[in-house]
Amino acid sequence: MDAPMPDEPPAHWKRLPSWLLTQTAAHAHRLVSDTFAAADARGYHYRILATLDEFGPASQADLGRRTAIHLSDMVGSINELADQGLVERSPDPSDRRRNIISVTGAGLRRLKDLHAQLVRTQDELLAPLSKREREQLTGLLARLLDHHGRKE
Amino acid sequence: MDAPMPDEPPAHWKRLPSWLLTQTAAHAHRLVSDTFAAADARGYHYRILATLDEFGPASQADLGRRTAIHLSDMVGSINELADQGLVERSPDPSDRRRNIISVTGAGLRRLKDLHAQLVRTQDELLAPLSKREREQLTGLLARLLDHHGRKE
DNA sequence: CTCATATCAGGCTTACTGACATCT
DNA sequence: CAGATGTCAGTAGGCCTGATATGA
Repeated sequence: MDAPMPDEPPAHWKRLPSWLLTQTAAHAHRLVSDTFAAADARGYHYRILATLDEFGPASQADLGRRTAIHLSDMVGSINELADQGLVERSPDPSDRRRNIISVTGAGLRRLKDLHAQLVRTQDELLAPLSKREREQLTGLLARLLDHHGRKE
Repeated sequence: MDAPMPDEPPAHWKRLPSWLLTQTAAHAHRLVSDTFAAADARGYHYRILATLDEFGPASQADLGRRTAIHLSDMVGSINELADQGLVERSPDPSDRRRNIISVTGAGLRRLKDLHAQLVRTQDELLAPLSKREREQLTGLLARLLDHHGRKE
């Protein structure tokens, strides 16, 4: 997929960190979203379900903050999940602006399924790296993310 | 931008390699494309100019293979670059199907400019890492990319 | 005939922007 | 009044599918 030309050295810019990063991420993203697509789900769905499971029912705004999903995208995703009976929307009695979103039993089962496949995908993604190298990589990435996340 | 909630631990899935990778890449992509956008350019433009500079004039099909840009997207990008006088399209006398694309002087100047900014962006991206850690990171990423690139 | 080239028209995705009515 | 919430419409870049016309 990335083969330059028959027996030709790759372009210089293919050694730039930003290129390596975005391309590797593209592969990772493809692996993950293919996995999800096979289960008729998307990344947003998994993030929402997992976050509800971990932190409990929440308003769409809170969910948006925890999942790093835009409020405007939240609406559609919740609709899709609700249509499949994986989450439920109920009004917040203490604040009539809000919907309280909660997972259903079917949602939890779906989450378990998606999670299992996701874990398997991590292994496929990191296949060529040793355990130690995997930790190195995640450590470095986490530091980058942390650095750029703090200042905004 | 990634702040979960006021004083709340991040969700478990935010430690997954695929998440760290795609999010870091998203930051990188934003940094890079902002840089390019400020110069009224896009990633495709840089890739094309740099590849022409490095390997010389080529047909659009060859360019597509070297830059990993789809032929269908090639057309529009070349149009944009040609409109700005950065590249030139001329017919290939030995094969009338082909256009031969070549960089102009203005194109080379633009490339130099974009490249300088791109290098600066790499530094911003990797700011929290030492020189040694940067090499570790790029080494690991390159191995992942290589691994996943070979088998298809 | 098959294959390569160039073009055009469109889809899909994640992220984001802006507008809006509603409620606190 | 400012500010938060939910909704809807639309944008943009990168990647991709398909159909087509032309020429090797």
